[in-house]
Amino acid sequence: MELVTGEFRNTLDDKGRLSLPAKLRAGLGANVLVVTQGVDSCLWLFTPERWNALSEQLFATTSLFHQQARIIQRRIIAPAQEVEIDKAGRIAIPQSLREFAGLTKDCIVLGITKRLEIWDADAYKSWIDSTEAEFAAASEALDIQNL
Amino acid sequence: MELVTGEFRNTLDDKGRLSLPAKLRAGLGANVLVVTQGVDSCLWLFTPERWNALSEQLFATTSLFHQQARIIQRRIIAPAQEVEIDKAGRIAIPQSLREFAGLTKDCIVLGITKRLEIWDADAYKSWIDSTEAEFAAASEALDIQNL
DNA sequence: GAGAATTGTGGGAAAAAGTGGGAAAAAAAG
DNA sequence: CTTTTTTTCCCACTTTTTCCCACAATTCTC
Repeated sequence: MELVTGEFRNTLDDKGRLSLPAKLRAGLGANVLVVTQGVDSCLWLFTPERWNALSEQLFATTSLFHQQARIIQRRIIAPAQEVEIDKAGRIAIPQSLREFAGLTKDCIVLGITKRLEIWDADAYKSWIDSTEAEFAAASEALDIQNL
Repeated sequence: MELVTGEFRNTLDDKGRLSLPAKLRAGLGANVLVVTQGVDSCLWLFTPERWNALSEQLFATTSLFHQQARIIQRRIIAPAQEVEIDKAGRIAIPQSLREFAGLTKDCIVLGITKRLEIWDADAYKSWIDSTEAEFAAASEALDIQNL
């Protein structure tokens, strides 16, 4: 698979559509994506295959009668929706997800190899700033050799 | 099977009807559902097949001479009722269940792959807020690699 | 740098979905 | 047995979504 990475600034139009940069689209090999709530205030987008793998893993280890399972199910699985990439390379982001991520016109699209993320531009900037110190610690803790 | 997920805000009309979003209906493959009390203050909806599977499992693993079993039976199995999806894609929610879930006009419908949930909008927001910390812990504990 | 191709943006029109309410049927009350 | 209330069914209207096309902007090629 091609490299699906990059950080792009894009605008959400009046109909709630966001165009995915051609550079990202090229590497996806799918014209349908699954969007859901991310763990931070962003949206996560997966190819259907990756989404199925993820949601199956989540269900396989959880029961509807356990509180923790229901939390994960409601917070990660329930908000998921399929979106189609139209002929112009755009996706229509469902309203509930737009609200969740606090998307305004000004958005950031991130390609992170195995998923895409959509952020409100301001929210992303704040998040990056607020995790500055943690980033320093996290990178210090990595133990990756030969690179 | 199609993706039966999504989070939708809908209104209960004056006749107690709630329309199920087309996106959810498409994946159900049934025009009859079984509604019952959920474990939190929400309603659970299953297709008849899934409901049968669930209630059989509940009976198979419990005895009527055990207090806990009777609790489950009365709390989950007894309140269950069949509802039909009308031509406009709506279901009429029985009053006793509406009361149980504290439904006002403003409702949330969740698709969680194997079941639907119906919440009062405010109640759902409260639940999400009150489980924030638990969600952070639960997701941190997930060990899903390569995604 | 000019032309060509690709990419991005906006908006109109058609289709689908959602909403409300009236009328018929059924149930309950007198 | 008649009247009233509730429920169910259906239709018409409104809103939303989807699909498509035209144009603008950017990038690529020569």
